[in-house]
Amino acid sequence: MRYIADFHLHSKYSRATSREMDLRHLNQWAKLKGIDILGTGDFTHPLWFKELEEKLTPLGNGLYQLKDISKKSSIYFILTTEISCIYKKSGKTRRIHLLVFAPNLEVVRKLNQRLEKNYNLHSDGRPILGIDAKELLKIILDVSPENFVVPAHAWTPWYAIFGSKSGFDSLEECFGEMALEIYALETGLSSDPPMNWRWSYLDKYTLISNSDAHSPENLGREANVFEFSDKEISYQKIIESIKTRKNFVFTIEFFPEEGKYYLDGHRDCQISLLPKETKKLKGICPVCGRPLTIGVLHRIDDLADREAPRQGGAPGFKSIIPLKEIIAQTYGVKKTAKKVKEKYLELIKKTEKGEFSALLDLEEKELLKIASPRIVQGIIKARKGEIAKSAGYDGVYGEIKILFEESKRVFQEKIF
DNA sequence: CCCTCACTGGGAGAGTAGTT
DNA sequence: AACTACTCTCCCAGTGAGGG
Repeated sequence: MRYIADFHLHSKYSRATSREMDLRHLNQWAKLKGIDILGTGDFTHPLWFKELEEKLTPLGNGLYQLKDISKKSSIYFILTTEISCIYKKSGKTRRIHLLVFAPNLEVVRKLNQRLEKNYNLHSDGRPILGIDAKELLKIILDVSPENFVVPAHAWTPWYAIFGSKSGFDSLEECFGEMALEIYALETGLSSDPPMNWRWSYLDKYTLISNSDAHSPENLGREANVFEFSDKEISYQKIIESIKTRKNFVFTIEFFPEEGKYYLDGHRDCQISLLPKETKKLKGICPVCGRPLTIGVLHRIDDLADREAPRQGGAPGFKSIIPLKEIIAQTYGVKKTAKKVKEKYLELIKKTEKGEFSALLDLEEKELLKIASPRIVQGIIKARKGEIAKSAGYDGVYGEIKILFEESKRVFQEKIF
């Protein structure tokens, strides 16, 4: 059976998150989305950990379900958290985010006790630790060899392993001999697999994709798709699959241009640039004269050693536009509009497996039974990539416009 | 109803101002 | 010159007030 998994998200105890990020709502929304396995996020936070202990029941295979409801109505939870390391190394300030997986609540308790001795886990769901990422990796694996660490949103400028502002040029530079313990990278919203395939160094790493959601509605905007039999599914199987790519079918991706750090630029100066333009300007903003924020495309350009994406070997990928955005565009309003939410819920409740059914699985004929012709047209056009993109930069989200017939001419000029 | 915009804050380092 | 003590910066994106 196909399992869709989203490992990276945050609870209501993290900064700037929705207060609906609790277990009941997470379960409910995961069902609506069509997500089968959801990370808990934030397991280092004392209050969230308490909730996990109280409200989850172990299945004995490293996965958990909600207590007090029928087995069928609960998705699977897997224990995850994100940790932010801020420290100085080789003369530069490093800010690295790591995604951590744990095999059970007992191990999480041990890890939390270990970290609590020297660090404050209370301040945020995503704790900020003044520790070298390598040392943290050592501690995590020392607490249990079954723990698993993946550098998060690997390319974003400010908080990432390869980030232009805070990162390194290789995993060895960051983790030293411990780099052997890293098997995967999270690509983040601003990069997709083909961009990463341009750097042969990354061939040995599995690319995973998660939502980093701060609100239930953003769950699964990126995700991972596995193929397991119902009997074999377990924490260990999932980790093994990430390590070996066996049973790892494909990832679900944002269009990278839609991410906040695709191109170079300055938000305040309202200027965005392609890597070659930035290089011509020697990295200096022509408006304010200060260094530009170097984006994901530029960083990959600098490190890449080939043009052609790799064929085969890796899991495939599918690019999606969130259904809410498609609906918003069919009505010509923002995706936060009330009408959009109503239509969205109405539509996905008619599907068998939620939003992913509509975006990935259902054929046009079937879609027409549950949605208006125009929304169906939007879904089909999104699948075919009949879109125009204006790329994000320096913290500004990019925009994807679906090219409906009448809007084609208007947006043609803006196509990147 | 819809959209825009200011506001929120932990933690670490960098930068600056002030004191001795 | 060397120290302390501030302030400022960045991240995150949801939230709710206020205006059209």
